[in-house]
Amino acid sequence: MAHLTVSVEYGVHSLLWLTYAGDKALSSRDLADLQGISHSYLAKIFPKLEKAGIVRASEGVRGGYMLSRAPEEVSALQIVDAIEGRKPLFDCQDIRGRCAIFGGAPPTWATNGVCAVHAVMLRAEKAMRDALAGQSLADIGRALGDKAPPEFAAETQTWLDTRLSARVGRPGAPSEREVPT
Amino acid sequence: MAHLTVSVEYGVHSLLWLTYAGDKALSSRDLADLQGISHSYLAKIFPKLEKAGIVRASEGVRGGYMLSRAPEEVSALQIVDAIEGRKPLFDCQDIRGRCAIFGGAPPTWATNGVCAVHAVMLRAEKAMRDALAGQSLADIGRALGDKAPPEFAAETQTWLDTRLSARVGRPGAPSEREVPT
DNA sequence: CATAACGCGGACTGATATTATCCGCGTTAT
DNA sequence: ATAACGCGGATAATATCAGTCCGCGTTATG
Ligand code: FES
Ligand code: FES
Repeated sequence: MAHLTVSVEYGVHSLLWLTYAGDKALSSRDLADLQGISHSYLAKIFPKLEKAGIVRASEGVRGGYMLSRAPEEVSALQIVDAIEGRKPLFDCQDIRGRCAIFGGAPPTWATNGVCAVHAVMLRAEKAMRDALAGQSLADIGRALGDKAPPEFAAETQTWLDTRLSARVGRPGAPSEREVPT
Repeated sequence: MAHLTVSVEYGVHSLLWLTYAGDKALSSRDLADLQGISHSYLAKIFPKLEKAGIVRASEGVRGGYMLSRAPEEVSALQIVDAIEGRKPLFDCQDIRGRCAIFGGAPPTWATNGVCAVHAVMLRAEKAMRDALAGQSLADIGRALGDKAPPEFAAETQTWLDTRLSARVGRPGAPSEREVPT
């Protein structure tokens, strides 16, 4: 269990698939099945991305999610903050005020401003956030796409099209959405 | 509960007190009482610092800890790694290999090397670690010392001397180590 | 208009990490 | 001999994480 949890891994990878989907809305179930991850859990992540304005939701049958901004305009930091909720790298418990020398009444010079130890951690956090802010979803997608052979894009489109056309669901005849493993 | 836990706060602050103590060995109980934190818990942190070569321990009565290196030679990163055990900022679960398009048998191009998403997190982690590596214990101590008035150094020495001379402990006459609050 | 596939949110559970306490062991200055 | 040390293991309380389950309102389809 690290600072950046699997929710971020799920979220970023899902957003990358959305860049592939173009203007087609993909449901959270589509994305979960496509990636072999838990649908219930992924379904808890997307509302956060929607509130952050990264993704737009359409409700009802054939609903789903689409990117609401161009991949170039979405930074890794925005995704992380949307999912993790801007949680601090270090949370200071204000040890310094409990020093026995002060005897329960720490002088103002000891407690005003940010503790020097805390400041070090804040600088480290800022460095991390700056690094994340400097990478866009488009950058990541490009790096990922460079590894895949040309025919992979077509295979992806086929999978998505099959999925989207099969998922309509006629009453009394539930569509089988199983994809052969 | 953040990535850098209170153990780090306890550890760094304790090491700062050790820089004040000079060549006197301070016990973990001294350091805990001085800072108003849990002795039992601090006692679990110091062995880690000792294994990392940051402090030296002396056993037996009047034992305790001393810095084993000059404060200039101890970086914040070394302290964090010693205490947290080099835990990663992000731990990749290799989502990419579970893609349904691959059907359980992901091709090598998909799984070799580091995932582009993972790479972004690794860059962020490196930025954080570089920031920590650039700050020494001496730097932090200087920033902290600049805030304190000149007479504070003397008060600290007095507190430490009183503590060290009072803690000897003659059989049958347990020393009272209570410091008036 | 009934149905099923959607998104949304809350309640709930199991696993793991953190924080903290307590105990017993070997060491060592008095 | 005693008491103050460091060291390590066992234990417990709490919090977060990962994941599931259910019910609600919405909406395209037949
Ligand atoms: S008081 Fe929290 S880091 Fe110094
Ligand atoms: S597979 Fe883990 S980050 Fe991409």
